[in-house]
Amino acid sequence: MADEVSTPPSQVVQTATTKVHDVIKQRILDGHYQPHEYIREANLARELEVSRTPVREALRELVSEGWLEAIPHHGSRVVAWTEKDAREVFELRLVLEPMAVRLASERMNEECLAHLGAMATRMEQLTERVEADPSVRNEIASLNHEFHRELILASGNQRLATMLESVVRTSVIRRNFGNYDLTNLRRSMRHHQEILEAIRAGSPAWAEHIMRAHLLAAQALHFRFPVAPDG
Amino acid sequence: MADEVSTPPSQVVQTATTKVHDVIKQRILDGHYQPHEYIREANLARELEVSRTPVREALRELVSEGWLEAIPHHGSRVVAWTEKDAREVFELRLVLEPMAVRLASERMNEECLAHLGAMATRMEQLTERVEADPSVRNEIASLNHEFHRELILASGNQRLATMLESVVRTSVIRRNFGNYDLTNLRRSMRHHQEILEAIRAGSPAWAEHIMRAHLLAAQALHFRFPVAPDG
DNA sequence: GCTCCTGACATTGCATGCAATGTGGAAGGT
DNA sequence: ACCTTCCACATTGCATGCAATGTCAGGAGC
Repeated sequence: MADEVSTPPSQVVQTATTKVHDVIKQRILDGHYQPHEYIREANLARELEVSRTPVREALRELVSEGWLEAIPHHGSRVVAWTEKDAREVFELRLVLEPMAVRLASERMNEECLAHLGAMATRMEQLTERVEADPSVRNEIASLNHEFHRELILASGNQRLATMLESVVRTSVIRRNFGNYDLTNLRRSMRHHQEILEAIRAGSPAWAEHIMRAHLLAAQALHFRFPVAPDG
Repeated sequence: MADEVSTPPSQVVQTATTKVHDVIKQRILDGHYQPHEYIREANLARELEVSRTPVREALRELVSEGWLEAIPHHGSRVVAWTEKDAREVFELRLVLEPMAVRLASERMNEECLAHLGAMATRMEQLTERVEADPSVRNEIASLNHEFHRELILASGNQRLATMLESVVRTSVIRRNFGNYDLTNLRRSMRHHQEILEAIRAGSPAWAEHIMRAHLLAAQALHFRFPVAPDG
């Protein structure tokens, strides 16, 4: 009855369910699905040319991950973000990301540090081109996301990484560096470099507090330009 | 295509999927399912007299929540806990629970505080009966869990509560106050009372630091009596 | 005796049909 | 005009059958 396994393969295969899962998540991120919009099983099944079963399973997973909310016998819809949600996310990031940086600074290796440094430098260079070509903001936002992500992974705490992933990714939908003027953008980039300096200097406390300042600066800007009331 | 809804009922109904979900979770908690044991869809469906569909959906949800791990085309099995998992959970609790207490102390109302006080007092009374009747340890453990849970909910941060729920509940499986001698048990109970005193005194910092000490004491005991190597 | 191949078995992945449930609107009464 | 009742429709919830895939034992070849 209780069978053990020899080797858990855990290889990455693309089943219909995972495909549907990724499609829905992408559509939420790029705004194809609006907040509070219902996602109907039959519609999506027809469109993606699969049966309702993998669609149902993907929807269940997305509900568990916090992307959708399910109302029994009525359907699953995209969650809408309120100011309370924004406050909760900031409170959590303000505690979890400094923690991640502190742990990372104790466990960092040279290779990872070099990669992070390259990203930070690239972002600084791009920042000086923002006024000439506003489209580089997207590239900066993408690099910024990757920078934070890699820093968190370097903490060596897988649960922490998973939590922050779900917390952060949902908060950056359609909200990148659009509000940052050049002064704030430059400061943000300097923070990245200073975090790495603190790690190189072997000072977890320095790294932790710069990260906290980095987030508080972002928070101040956020509440200066609040989101439109979605729900 | 994009339909809005008037009132999201969100009422609690007991579908077959939720029933299976709860049964599996309970069986993991009480040890009926061993770590690394595979849960077969067909077996459970026969036993609970439902079809494989709700079983499959429940398994998917439990995988997303971290109770099970899925190997494609091979099945879902109970996660096994290593010392690395224990370290990760302690690191997270050590940051999240003090945060929760700090927030709770800023938003606490009288009714909740009274209820917490009653639980803390009850636990202290039970502690003095442990030597005469060891079975009260279970009741203390249960009250302790409820105490922490209510304190966390009082933080007013729903995401924080959800995260801590998933982090803490998985770590207390078959590991309650069995290792605590009377001295440590008494100290633990005094910590509870002191947390409430700090909240009443209007000192979030005091509350936060006592909670941290409370967890570090528990951590010291844990690594004094490590778990058997499960996996 | 050891290795590699092959085929049967067990298990999950997916499709489809029917049942259960919630919603909205039409019809009838007041 | 307004409220209530009831029925048809839309949608999800569940059951079942078949397809795809992974595992493992047994046998052929060396």
